[in-house]
Amino acid sequence: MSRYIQAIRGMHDILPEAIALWHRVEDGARRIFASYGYAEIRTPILEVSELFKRSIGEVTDIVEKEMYSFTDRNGDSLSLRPEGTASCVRAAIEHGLLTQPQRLWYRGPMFRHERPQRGRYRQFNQIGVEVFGLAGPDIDLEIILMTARLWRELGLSGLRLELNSLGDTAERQAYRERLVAYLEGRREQLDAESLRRLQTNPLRVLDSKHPEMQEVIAAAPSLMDHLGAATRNHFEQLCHGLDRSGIPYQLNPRLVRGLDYYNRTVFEWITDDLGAQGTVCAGGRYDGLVEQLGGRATPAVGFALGLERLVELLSLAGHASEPAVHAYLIAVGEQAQAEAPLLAERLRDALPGLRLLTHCGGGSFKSQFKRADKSGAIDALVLGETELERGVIGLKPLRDESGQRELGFDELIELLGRRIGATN
RNA sequence: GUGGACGUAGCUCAGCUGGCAGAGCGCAGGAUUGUGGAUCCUGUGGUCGUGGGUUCGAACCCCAUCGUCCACCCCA
Repeated sequence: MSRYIQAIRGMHDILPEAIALWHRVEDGARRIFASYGYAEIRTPILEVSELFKRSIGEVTDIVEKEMYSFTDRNGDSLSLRPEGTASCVRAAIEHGLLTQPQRLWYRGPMFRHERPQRGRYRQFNQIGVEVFGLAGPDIDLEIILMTARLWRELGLSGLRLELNSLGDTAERQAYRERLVAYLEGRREQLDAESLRRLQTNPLRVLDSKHPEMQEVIAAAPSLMDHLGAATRNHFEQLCHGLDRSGIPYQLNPRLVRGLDYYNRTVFEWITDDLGAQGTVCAGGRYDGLVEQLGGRATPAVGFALGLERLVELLSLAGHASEPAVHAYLIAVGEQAQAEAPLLAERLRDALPGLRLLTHCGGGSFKSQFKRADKSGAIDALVLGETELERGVIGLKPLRDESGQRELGFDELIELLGRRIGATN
């Protein structure tokens, strides 16, 4: 136990030096979702536990052992949300949003009590999209194209798209029975983990990484062979659309999402650069969920992306960010220090895009210039006795050797405006 | 929840067989009393994660505990 109080295990501070990358992802997503006409929705991070049990599934790991649940003062069981879809569906039903198609997105922290490791945290941030009331492959294609556009916007190139269809509820159920029968017949070949999955979520046996399981898995009946004509057609149309859009993808018949509510189309964007937690974005259809939660039957698709993972990818790629500060105002002498805040306000009035840091705390020219340099500012603005007497402001470029100038206020505005324009 | 590695200065780390707690970077000041960065000088830095045990003596060995990382599992 440390002497100091520390952040809770698996929950991390995001420090100022990392924030620029977060903004890049968040702003990029916001801009792109807007360009497809998606509207933001914000829901509470706390819900009644029942909501997650009924949507994610009683016997999933998330609900069984990963939820932060507690009893509140009224005796109700509440849980910090482990994912965003359930809340969105709840809100859509509650506010009668389902009378027409809805394209929604959200962002925020999610909570799962797992053992932390790279790319996996107990509090983590997701941005997600949920679309209600559209049943066709066209909307599946739209949201995948939207994610692909986001990667392009962010400059991420190493992601691969994997795709599968789980069938509709009945097809999935039928296949599940076939698969269980097959696996039961080979019990002695299954490892302990797969035996457990056989009980809880048989489809996930197909997902096993165990080397000795691969042969059993390869010989298992294929989900694709159990799809009905309608489902197959839906999936083929989606693939066709992706082909025409030039988005490369891989069919992965073993791609099975862990949450119970998925059906038909499922997809994942995966990277090899983050170790074991390589899924950066995942989603699919959940046509039965709205009805299951008491709304009228409504088809739905969505996905969620993991912000921590994307930010780490960007940080590995070493993307440079624009300067946090354009200019640093230095003031030496009593009179100049009194004048500086007023000058700074006038500058901000004149140049709304200007990021200007004003030196506080006094000190010599030398120490103030040191601060100016460390702030990362492009220019130092200098106000001393000499400048006051002459009615000018000094501008000294800190990142090039073009030399210090003395400028009147209007000249300064003009020059600064040009200089910050070049960096934005 | 399971397994493994690791916790020493703000950061990255060294510290031999148990014998004075170290380096680089950073930070502060100076060389330069109106000018940052490069260089040089000086200074600041520590409950060796925490608690217990063994020992004349523990950063080092033992036990426990907390944390971090990696993998399993799970998943974004």
